[in-house]
Amino acid sequence: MRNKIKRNCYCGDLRVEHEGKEVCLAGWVQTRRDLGGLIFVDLRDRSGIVQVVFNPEHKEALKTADKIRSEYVIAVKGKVFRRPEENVNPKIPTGYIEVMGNELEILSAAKTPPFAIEDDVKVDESVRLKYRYLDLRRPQMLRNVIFRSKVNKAIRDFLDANGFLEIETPILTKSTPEGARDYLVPSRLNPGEFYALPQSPQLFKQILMISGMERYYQIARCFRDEDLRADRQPEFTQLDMEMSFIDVEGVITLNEKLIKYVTEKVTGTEIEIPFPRMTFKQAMEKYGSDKPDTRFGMEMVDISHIVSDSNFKVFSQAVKGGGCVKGLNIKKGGETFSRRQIDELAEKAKEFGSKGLAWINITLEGIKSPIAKFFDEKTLAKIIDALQGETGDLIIFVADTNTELVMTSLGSMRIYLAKTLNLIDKRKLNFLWVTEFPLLEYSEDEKRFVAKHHPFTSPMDEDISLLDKEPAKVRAKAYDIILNGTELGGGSIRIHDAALQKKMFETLGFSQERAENNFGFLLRAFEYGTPPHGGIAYGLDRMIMLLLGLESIRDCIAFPKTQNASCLMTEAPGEVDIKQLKELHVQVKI
RNA sequence: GGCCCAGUAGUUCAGUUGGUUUAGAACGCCAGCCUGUCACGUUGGAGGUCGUGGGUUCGAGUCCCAUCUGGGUCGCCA
Repeated sequence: MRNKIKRNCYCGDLRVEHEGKEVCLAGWVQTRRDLGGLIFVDLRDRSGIVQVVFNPEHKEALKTADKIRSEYVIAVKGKVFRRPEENVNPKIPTGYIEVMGNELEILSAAKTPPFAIEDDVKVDESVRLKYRYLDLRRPQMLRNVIFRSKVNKAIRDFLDANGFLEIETPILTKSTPEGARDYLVPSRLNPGEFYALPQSPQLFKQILMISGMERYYQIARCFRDEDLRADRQPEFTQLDMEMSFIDVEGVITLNEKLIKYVTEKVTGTEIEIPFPRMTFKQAMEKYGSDKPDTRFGMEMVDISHIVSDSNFKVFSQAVKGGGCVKGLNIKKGGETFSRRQIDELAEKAKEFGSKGLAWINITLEGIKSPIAKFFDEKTLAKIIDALQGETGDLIIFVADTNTELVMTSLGSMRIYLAKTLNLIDKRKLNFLWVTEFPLLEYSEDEKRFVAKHHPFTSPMDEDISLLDKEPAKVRAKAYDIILNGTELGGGSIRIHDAALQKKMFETLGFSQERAENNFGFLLRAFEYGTPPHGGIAYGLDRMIMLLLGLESIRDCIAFPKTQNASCLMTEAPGEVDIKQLKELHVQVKI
């Protein structure tokens, strides 16, 4: 580059105190306003925008300024002037001054961008993704990138100060069963064999504990070949950590300090610790979800005991069949929901898996409800009392012989209602621990128990004896950290006893051979002195999305992929040369 | 894999029951004028594979079928 003007300060930093100073700036042309003999240029760099003026006193510069267009890259030498009162622009931080340009150099011309480089630009996301380098120039996107960088730094500062080592683990690794679909990489040197990209560094971090590292962390890229969502990308970043000689309490308290430190550092919002905790069972019973959103109330109430002997067979038979009846009180819902809208709610409930929706509308004129006639006055009063029903409220019920279905469908209704009725205070940051997850869950597909977290999760000591007879009842030393109804991360204390690990594999229906094939290296490592250990992993993209209040994870990832898992900028994935395939011993059939 | 929404100028959109001429508007872009603009103003101008393919029809941006792309969601994501 032959440019003579060397930058010595940043556009967004200039203030009245710099008056009279000769400055050299460089950046992109935000806008050019040509008044004939006078040209104004808003110059933008990473720090912000400042107005540069070109007038006939500097003929060469003015002549060059005539040629520049939006997004040209220029360098300017000029003097900082305080603007006269009537020319101040209070809308921008640098609006009290301007730079009188006396030298101007065009460093690079630019095509007209396909969309304006400004916030709240009305443009389809696919256009933004195709021209991501332009999209990232927008202040909002720049802010997100900077924010993310600050989060990473705060994490590193905290963990470093707490004795953690940042250790990298392989990207080319081994495919393991269970869990998500793997991304595979063919091996040139080993024909017919494949690496898998890691779904998480899980096994390596446990090995690192056996290696005596004691405290490990990594801001690790992870890969899962599953369908995408607004908060799910095929490659994403985990804050992964593991500690030796630790228990559930230890992991939780350290992580509360970490979250407090990081959040306060990057948002300035004060975070109170310790966070509330609830068990998986409590979460399901009250909120119908293992990741409750506690920013609003409307908790579920069980009325099974009240209606078990009632004449309303939908309710009584649900209870007698081993299920339950639960209700939600939509405060003042009787006033907001018309009869027709209540019917729409019932349709919604069906979408969420329930067979129907019963309701009681407590109006000024008395109870309105298609099911009231089945109950005597005393029972009806008890039901309403249980849900703290008052005049104007609308109470809805779901009943089923499948208790879990009642909880999850009503839980989904709860979230749906909160969104439609605007019950959520978006300024809140409600962190919450959910503990005592079930160790196992029965898979109808595979006709066996599978690990809810992963196969290395330790059962709770008092439940180990249940492993043989009632595996479904065994609780795990596992915990999730929830923020505003979204799972931020999760982890567990691991099994460090070879015999217990073996038993776990048996319960999961793994043959010894299969366990050896898939996890042999880990089992072998376990035999050489394994410290008790445990850890946690956060979805870092998701955490940043939530802290920034973004709707999509894509807005805090510099180069995200579309729902089709393709990159509109690079056009990945793409076809490759036949020669490459041959070297990899890969034949393509479509 | 299922369901839903969208695709018309560089961008965001309008385009009625299928028929008003050459498919419009705004912003952007280009050119002229303009010394205090900051959403500069002003005069003029250029710019279209109506996502793609097929079908119905005298006639399709509009109706039908298929397909592609982007988004949301269910399944899936230990």
